[in-house]
Amino acid sequence: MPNYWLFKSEPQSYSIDDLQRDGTTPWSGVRNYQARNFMQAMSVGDEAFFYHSSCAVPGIVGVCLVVRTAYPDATAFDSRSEYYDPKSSPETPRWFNVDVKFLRAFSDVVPLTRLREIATLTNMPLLQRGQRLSVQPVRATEWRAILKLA
DNA sequence: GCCAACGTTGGC
DNA sequence: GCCAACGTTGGC
Repeated sequence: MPNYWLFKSEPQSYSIDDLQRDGTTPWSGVRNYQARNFMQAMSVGDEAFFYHSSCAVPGIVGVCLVVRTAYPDATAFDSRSEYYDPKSSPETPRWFNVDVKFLRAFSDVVPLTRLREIATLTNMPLLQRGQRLSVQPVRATEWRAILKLA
């Protein structure tokens, strides 16, 4: 059985359309320990929702697939990258990323406001006040309920 | 180890 | 643009 997850991204930075174009991409740039730990817990075959944040209609816009387990995030080693972290080195990497592959873009975004209306989803981390995790787990019941909305 | 200051996230 | 919430930093 696969596990389910959710990845947030600002579409102006990297959108579901960008992932569709690229096919597969490293989910690099995550600089939060809890989010990193979730990526390290992922297996090949896990599926994830793609969430657009900080945009006109925040919400879930599609589905992607984990195709490579966590490995050191190369952007942390690159002093020219906006994600550079001098405390991370190839010898003792601090940040990791998985690779994700595009699976599907919903014909319509499932807006955050719609998610808040669904009783099954009330315990999702995504919907909790003040939570900001950019990578988070999704329960199988929640996964199915959201697919029905899409 | 405490905690104030600061920076970031992200909905609205 | 506002601002609440939260994580991180660094002085002590």
